[in-house]
Amino acid sequence: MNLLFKALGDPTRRQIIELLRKRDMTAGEIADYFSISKPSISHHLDLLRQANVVVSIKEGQFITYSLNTTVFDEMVKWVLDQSQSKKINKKEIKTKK
Amino acid sequence: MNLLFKALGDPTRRQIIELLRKRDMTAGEIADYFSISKPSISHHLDLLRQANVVVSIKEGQFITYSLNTTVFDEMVKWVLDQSQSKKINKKEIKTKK
DNA sequence: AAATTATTTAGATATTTGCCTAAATATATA
DNA sequence: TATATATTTAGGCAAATATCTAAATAATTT
Repeated sequence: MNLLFKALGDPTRRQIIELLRKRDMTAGEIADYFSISKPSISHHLDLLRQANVVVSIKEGQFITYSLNTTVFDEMVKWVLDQSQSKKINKKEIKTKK
Repeated sequence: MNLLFKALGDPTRRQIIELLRKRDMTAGEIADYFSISKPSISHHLDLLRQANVVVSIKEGQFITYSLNTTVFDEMVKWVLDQSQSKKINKKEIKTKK
């Protein structure tokens, strides 16, 4: 869960996710959408892969990246879990006496 | 959304959230659960507050922190959104020719 | 009012992160 | 096989982050 939050905590990486929502892309295609260097994008893709947000498949000299939506399902579970227990255990907020 | 992901991208801050799921706590109570200094915890609480994950209320010389669950609802929306569009636009993964 | 308690603010330091260029690897093409 | 193309790996630097101790602020107690 830590790698996942770290991965999503960067605007460039979230933009990459937005791109991959539309269609699978090669590393080079993705890099063309940004003004930062290809090695930097490669590094971002690596972090997304480590966090299991994307999957890569080598096709000849290209490497195609695609979203792994499974990881989002798990995240929804985690987030919902955080917001629910509160309703049961919420302690009254005292007004200043 | 960036502050929120950044806030959740630290293990200590996620542990603080876990504590506040059980009950509201003062800064000092929270700090007692960790081996890091009170000023560091204070800083983590500040980041959680900036990300709107927690709310603080001053009660005399104490400051009580509690979870703001609203922000999680928004996050669930964001995450669900990411995982859904894919189903519509998913491009077939080519097998290596 | 002086001392104690709870918390934050300030300033310093170490680690992590994001970026770059240059070099390495791997595949495709002439 | 030499060259071009696609991508990653390596190494370095600057900015951001997490931590610490000391000092400041604010409320409570003696």
